[in-house]
Amino acid sequence: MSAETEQHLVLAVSTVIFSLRPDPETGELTLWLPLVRRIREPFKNRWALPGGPLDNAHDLAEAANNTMQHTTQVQPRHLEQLYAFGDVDRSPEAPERVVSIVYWALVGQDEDLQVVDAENVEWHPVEEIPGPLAFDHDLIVRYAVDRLRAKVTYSPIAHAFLPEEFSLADLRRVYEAILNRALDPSNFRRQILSQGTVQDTGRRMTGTAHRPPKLYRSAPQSSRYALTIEENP
Amino acid sequence: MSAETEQHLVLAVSTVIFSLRPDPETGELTLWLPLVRRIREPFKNRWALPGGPLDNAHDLAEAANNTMQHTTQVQPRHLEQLYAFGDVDRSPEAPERVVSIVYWALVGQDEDLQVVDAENVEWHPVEEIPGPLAFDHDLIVRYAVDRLRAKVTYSPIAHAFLPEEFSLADLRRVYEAILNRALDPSNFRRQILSQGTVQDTGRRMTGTAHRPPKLYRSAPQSSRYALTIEENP
DNA sequence: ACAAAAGTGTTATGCATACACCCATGC
DNA sequence: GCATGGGTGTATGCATAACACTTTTGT
Repeated sequence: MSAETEQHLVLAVSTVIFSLRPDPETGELTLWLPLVRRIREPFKNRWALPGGPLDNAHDLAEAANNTMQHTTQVQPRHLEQLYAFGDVDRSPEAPERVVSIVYWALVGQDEDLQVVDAENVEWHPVEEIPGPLAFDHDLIVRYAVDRLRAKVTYSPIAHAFLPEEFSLADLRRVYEAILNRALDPSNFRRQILSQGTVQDTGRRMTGTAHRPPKLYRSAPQSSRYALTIEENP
Repeated sequence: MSAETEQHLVLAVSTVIFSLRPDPETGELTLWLPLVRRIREPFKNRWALPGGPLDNAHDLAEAANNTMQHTTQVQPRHLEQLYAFGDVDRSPEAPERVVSIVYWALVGQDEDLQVVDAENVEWHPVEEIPGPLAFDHDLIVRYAVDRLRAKVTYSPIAHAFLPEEFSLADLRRVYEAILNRALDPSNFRRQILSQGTVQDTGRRMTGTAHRPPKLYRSAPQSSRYALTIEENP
């Protein structure tokens, strides 16, 4: 009656890891994510999300965290379950049925940039994914981007992309990169300040070309749950 | 390297099934859900969510659907993935690690009331769950209720509780039952009508004690996805 | 002085809320 | 007629958006 004898399936955990990097051409900040080139069948040589079979010793989120370590050598600033994908025919070329529990994560701008990528890992802008990806990973990436865009509008996760202290213009550029549209600086300022999600450090950024902006830090969260459960409309 | 030899875990699908029923004392419409009394260890004799191990031949949502059939003999009007629960220690008394992918579902008021429950199945008001439930099912129920309450405010899922044609007062009572608070009838009316989620049938309800209300039906949806991915703030 | 970004103030608009009021039906 | 729920109209407050304007720095 156990899974070993009856289910014949693999439970895997994959993670969509987001980072902000400047576009190599325009220089504008955009969303990027790491993909791993598969070295085995099925989908050999295709790009895929980082991940692997669930180790029995780890929680689901731990597994996602470990995947991040192996792929990017950095800790996520935000980690959240996205969805469980398990249709019978989602990996027709695989020898066994694969059920994937997918997480998405944010890594900070500062940490991320000075890190050497692992073997077979390459970062790509989310708008230029070298598809088709392995399995149903194109679909998963789309879901993850949508979730991120939806969540940034009502949750202070954007802070996860920034260092400890930041200006409101920094924060606004993060929002603009995620949402892919310009935001009015003055209204953005008011919105953020009225939310109470940032605290004035009392200090200002030095060495700027013009008027030095105030520095803020993100305010401690008052989350209702230890876990986070999320959605896309 | 396969899951059978290394993972030693069971992948289960459980479903939180919601229905609206009048409170036996006050007569007010409230949220109910069915629980199954466990007849085996672990957690023998405790109440648990309906569900079971994932059959290899079925998609995840299909498995949730089948669970509903066995438990309530009716089709869900709405079925949506809630979350995957898979911490290593979430079922310490079980012989193997269990990862549960949990769905939640809505069944209509009309269908539901005339149905005989299966063996060991009993419906309970969500505010009077006979806890503690088996495994971490108390937590899961809380998440599901929160998700339902959040989603009803920005999505027309409440229609799923009603028959084909209904008055706006019927719909309002559904909202009030889910949210557990009174809503202003006139503002509720305007909100619903402005959303365009209901269509006037041109007919009126007959046999009412007072002025006969107009009858509406729910408008066809324009959903962005075949699948639904959701969240709790 | 000037350019550029930081930061403030003002107004218009739309939406949610509260609530006064009229309508239509059974009794 | 009258009680009751169905249904309409209207004023108020609040959040958002648009944008004019002032402030502060480096060059």
